Amino acid sequence: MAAVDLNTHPGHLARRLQQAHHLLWTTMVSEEITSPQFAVLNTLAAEPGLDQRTVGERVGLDRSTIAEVISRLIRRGFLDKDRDPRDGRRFLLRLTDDGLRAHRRLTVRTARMNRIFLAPLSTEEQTLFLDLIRRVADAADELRAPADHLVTPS
Amino acid sequence: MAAVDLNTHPGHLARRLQQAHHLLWTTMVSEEITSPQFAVLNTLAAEPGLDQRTVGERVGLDRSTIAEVISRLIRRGFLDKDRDPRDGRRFLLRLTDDGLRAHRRLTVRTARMNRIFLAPLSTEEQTLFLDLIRRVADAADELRAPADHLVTPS
DNA sequence: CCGAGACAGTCAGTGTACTGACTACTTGCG
DNA sequence: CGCAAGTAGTCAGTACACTGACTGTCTCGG
Repeated sequence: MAAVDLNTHPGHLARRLQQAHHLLWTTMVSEEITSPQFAVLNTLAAEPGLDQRTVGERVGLDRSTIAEVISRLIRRGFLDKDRDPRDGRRFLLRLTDDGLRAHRRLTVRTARMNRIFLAPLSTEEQTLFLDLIRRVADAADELRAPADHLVTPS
Repeated sequence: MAAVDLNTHPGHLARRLQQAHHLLWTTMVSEEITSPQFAVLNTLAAEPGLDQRTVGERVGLDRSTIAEVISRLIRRGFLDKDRDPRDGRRFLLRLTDDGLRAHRRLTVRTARMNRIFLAPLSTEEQTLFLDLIRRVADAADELRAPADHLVTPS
């Protein structure tokens, strides 16, 4: 007794949402390449030659996790990793031809999957939905890293 | 080039939302007990003596994952696990006194955390937000398990 | 009353995801 | 120039999350 209804807990619902997405992804997009892996390919398609840390920042993954994701993508031949000649700490990343092809192929399927995933909502609700999630996620991020980009302390 | 804006991808946003939640949880609720673990405690507080599979169903975790979560809770003394005398396949689970205390303590903190997590949204937006997530997640679940509970095939 | 199919739980394998400790390289300041 | 502080990446440890293969138990029909 004295138990709570988990369906009023955003954290619980967020987890369920991600599981639902994972299910649709593996059946409709790819069993080989995961959604975070696609995010990495996508980022490097837009900006080739980024270093590991920056890619992680773009897709929202910490140093350790992005390292693992990238090493898997390299193992499968989708990515190349070369030491930055100008800064020996960095590795520069770029897509291989295979990686580029995979990205193109998955882009199409991902769009289709997103449509079906959001199908239970009306068009206005879909836009609102994405906006609400973004606002909540961004606000929580601010708590970690105080918003220097808005109010630089004088 | 030809890259997509990840901020229009519900899957990407769902992941970011969960990360944001995880951050708030560990700082505001507990570093020891995770959100899925709390969900299990909560379920057993409401319905003591459930078996493992059913608990997993209630909190939305598959057999393998729920087994690990439960074994961690047992290791820490929050749960007891006894063979069902009436069905030798099942284990019946119930909270220990420690588990009950932990659940009570975390319930308070979780409520506080949820308020802060949702603070960027107005009250109406909060209700809407939870409702939208639930609808999307439920719909995707239906794709896995055809809705027997609505239309039983004649 | 016995055997086939269903069902609960375990185990191995893969893939996020985080923290905290460590290494190696760079940069800027004295 | 030379070292301290900062930064990029690695590594170990923990926890969730899924699939698919396997073990042990139960149940129902013949």
